[in-house]
Amino acid sequence: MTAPDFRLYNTLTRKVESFSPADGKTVRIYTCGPTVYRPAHLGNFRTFLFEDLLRRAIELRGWKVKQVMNLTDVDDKIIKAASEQGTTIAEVTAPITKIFHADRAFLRIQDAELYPKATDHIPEMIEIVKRLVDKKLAYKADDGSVYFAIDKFKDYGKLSRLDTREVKAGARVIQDDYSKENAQDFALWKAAKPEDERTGAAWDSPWGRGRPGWHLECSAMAMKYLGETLDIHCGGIDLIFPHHEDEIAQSEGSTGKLFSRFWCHGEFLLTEGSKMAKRLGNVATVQDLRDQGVPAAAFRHFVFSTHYRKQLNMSSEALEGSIEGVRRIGDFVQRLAEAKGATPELEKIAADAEAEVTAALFDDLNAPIALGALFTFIRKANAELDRNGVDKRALETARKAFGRINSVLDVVPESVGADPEIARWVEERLTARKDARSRREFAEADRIRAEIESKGIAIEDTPHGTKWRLR
RNA sequence: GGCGCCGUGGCCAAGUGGUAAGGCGGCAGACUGCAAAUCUGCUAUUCGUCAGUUCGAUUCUGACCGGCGCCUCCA
Repeated sequence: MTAPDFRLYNTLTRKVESFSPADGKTVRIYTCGPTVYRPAHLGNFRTFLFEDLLRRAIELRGWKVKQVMNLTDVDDKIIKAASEQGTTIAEVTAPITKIFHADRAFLRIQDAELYPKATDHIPEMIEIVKRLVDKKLAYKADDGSVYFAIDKFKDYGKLSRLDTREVKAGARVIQDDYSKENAQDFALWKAAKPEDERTGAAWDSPWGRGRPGWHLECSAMAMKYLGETLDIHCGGIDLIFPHHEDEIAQSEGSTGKLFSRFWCHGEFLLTEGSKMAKRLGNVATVQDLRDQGVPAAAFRHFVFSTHYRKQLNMSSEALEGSIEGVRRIGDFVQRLAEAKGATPELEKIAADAEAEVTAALFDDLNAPIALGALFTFIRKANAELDRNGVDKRALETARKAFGRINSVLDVVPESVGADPEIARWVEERLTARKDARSRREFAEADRIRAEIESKGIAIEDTPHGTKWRLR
């Protein structure tokens, strides 16, 4: 049996290409992480969920993953916040980093192998700048900062395909960079300002006190932990330019080697029809999800219901559809767990579903197709389970197939446990209802049911007794 | 101004040069004391508009309309 093809869209070539790790075993992925000055919003998490899907699909394919996600803990906004609060950047970033990991855990985003911080890699960054200066690809300007000279790097623009001469009307204005030789040159090392010193954001370097430019940390940490040529580099679509373009320039400029074989970018999450962004004030966070009682599984379902390269508009209607969808998945899982057997037909239904899901995921992470196949599986399997078969092997096959499908999507809602007091009350009421029903006093039974449901609890009568759950 | 993406049923969303997956919602039926859950059937003769290519286009080409994004520090 030949190994299945694994296809991914590569921004570098603008094509879906066949992918496999360079060493045949471990996929080395670098994913641009959050700037920890405020809790990441759901748009950020859409990207992180796409990366989670990628790593899980790779693992399902049978490869190992070594993923590095950086935490940007020094940048203009962090310095500004520290400056305003009269503290240091470390004091700003520490609590936000904790929130990030908690939010990530809530959304069941798997741990990357490493979460390096920019401030822990200043020497590595300085080393890259040195090499670039030696190669005359970078220069120290009058303002004390070091800039990358983009016209010395012939491949500049190969990722974003932006013609640097065409940056014109409508574009955000280029400001206050008089010292640069070329307006498009970007900072590798920024000369320290008083507030940098005050907030602990300045380090010694061969060019004087200063701090790293934005792009530098990713080049330094990616190459340190994953080697000079990565398998895949991911991020949000807005990072293509300038961030990733500049990473390529720095990295390839300093090593002379290809920086990343594949570049993969996730599209935006929109709210109210436009990009979710802090500066637009339309951000929602994981905390909002918690407050609204949206299960993590439902948000995963919602994100995966649209292909990662397509914009996704968040609406309460769509979110509710996902909540209902994962409720159905959860009921199915429970049914699968409680079944004693199944009809033999279930065996093929499960195998077909798994094959379809796998094929979809390996074809540029087509999660919407995978979800479609999962729901078809659930409908057909429920129909078989309705027939009360006794085939244990078919049942076991279905359980395992579901398990593998869910190992990538992870869309089973967490079972919400009621507190013991409520549970005792519900059990007592259900007993009363059962007595009423056995006396055929249905009006009383229905009254009790309404009483239970008014507390936000759903009940359903089954051949094996009455079940209930919070809803 | 340059570059790019998108427009499929009430909502969300796949998809292919050969005649529209799936989910949510709705309607009807089976089951149930009644519900719920589950299952079954129905719910787009049509894929923004107009042309063109083709035996045939939602799928290719062009124009137009509409939405979104990038063009230096935003996932």
